[in-house]
Amino acid sequence: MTMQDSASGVALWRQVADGIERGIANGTYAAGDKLPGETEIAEIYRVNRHTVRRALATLAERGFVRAERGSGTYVEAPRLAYPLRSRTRFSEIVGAGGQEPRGQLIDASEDVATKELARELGLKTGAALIRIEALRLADRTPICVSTSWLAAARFPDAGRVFGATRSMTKLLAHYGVRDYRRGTTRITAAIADAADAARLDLALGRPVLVVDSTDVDIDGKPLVTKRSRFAAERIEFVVENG
Amino acid sequence: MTMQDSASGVALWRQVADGIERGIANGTYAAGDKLPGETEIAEIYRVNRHTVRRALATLAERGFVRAERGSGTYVEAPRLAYPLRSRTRFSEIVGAGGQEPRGQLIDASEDVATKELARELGLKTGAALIRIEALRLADRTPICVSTSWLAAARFPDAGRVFGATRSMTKLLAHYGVRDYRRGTTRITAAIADAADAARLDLALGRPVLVVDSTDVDIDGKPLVTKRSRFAAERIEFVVENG
DNA sequence: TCAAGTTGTCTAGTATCATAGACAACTTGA
DNA sequence: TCAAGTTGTCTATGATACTAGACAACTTGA
Repeated sequence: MTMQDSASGVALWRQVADGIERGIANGTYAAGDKLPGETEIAEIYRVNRHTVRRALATLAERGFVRAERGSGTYVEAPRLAYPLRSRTRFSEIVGAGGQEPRGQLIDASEDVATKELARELGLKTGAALIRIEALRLADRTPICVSTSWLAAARFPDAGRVFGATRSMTKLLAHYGVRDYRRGTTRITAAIADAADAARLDLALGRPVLVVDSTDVDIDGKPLVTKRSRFAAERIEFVVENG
Repeated sequence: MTMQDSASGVALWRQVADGIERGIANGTYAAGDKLPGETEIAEIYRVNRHTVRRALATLAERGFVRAERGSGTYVEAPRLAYPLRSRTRFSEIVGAGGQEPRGQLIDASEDVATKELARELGLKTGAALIRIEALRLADRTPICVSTSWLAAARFPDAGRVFGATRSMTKLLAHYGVRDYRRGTTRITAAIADAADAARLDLALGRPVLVVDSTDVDIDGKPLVTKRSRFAAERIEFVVENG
């Protein structure tokens, strides 16, 4: 079988890698387990052993497995649970998992509100906004890239403040916002674009969870609206219903 | 640039197709809009025009765009919003969108509880279960494939009942369950496996939203636990926080 | 009517994906 | 010590993805 046969645009070795990764994600292969031998995997997927080796090579590079010559290939890593609550704070979630939360400013610039952004923020189309592009990590693992928009009128200089505090919570506090909560959240999945893939240290073609959300103050007035892209292979959202 | 250069295992034409599809999903190109010409797209992505044509061909086949000779290529379709509430009923959500909800039994069989399934359902590991594999559609568009597990002791013959009623709500009602609601929901994204891709009419390598959920009765006792895979390109989840 | 811009189709050449087979290097357990 | 099983590396070959250039067929607006 060749790539053309499937007409999927996804190389065979990549399909094998995805299959094994799925097995790791859903617990078929747990951390520390030994994978089947390369010849056996080749039989399972009905591909050549070289194709399997290419798949395992990329999984090893991404830290999912570790090959030991003469012995076998072993599973390395797990996933981070990410609750979606009304009070969602990245630092608290990651900290609870025993990891060190880190934020990093990628870029801050001025922008004008599109119709959609204006509606979310309760402004007029064309209103001045500040756009903040940020990367969030747990220890040294990139978790998500997010683009946030705030009204320039209410949060002047927000970019610099975020750069200094590296935290949206602290940024809002700086402007006198003592508490805030999540409004509605929209979730879908997509393939990471080149820029996000690079920042999240993802291979091209990997899925991201795309989350559009708006944070509001205690009176329900919108503060900031965001589009975040999470590395799906490292994250699992948990929705707790009341 | 070739596929090998990027070492992503994703063909160039596929990356272009994903890029254009992303543009359609996020509103850069709205329904009815004319896409840039093939030569222009080729310049944007720095690929050959033939590569762009291949990308557009697959988008056309999937119904996202329509090419008109001599004139241009035009955008066709949108996305279905899928609310995640405590009372989630597929039929109501789809029906509200003006589309006809349909269910289809793929397979029903007996199974034994793994440790995880047993915990979700409040049973002992190894308990007898009934596994129902089902496909859900809106009009004729496949939306999700789901695997449901129920305790065989409480819901004997559940497979046959689902086959007849084609509805989980009606199945539960048949066993005397008058109302039920969502327990916790876990969401992540992955690449569709071959079987799911076929059933959802997705190209290989396309992302799916994977939702693990358990429905409980009004007393909070677990009834059924499910793993559903939604075609990410057709769905957007909406989380409404209280 | 005509020019510019569009999609559709053809012919080639090159890079590389995938297969195939062989053997080396190493680990493990009998 | 040895046999079986594992990963690592090499050579070779066919299929095809991608590039390149040319021209046909058609639409649109001046």
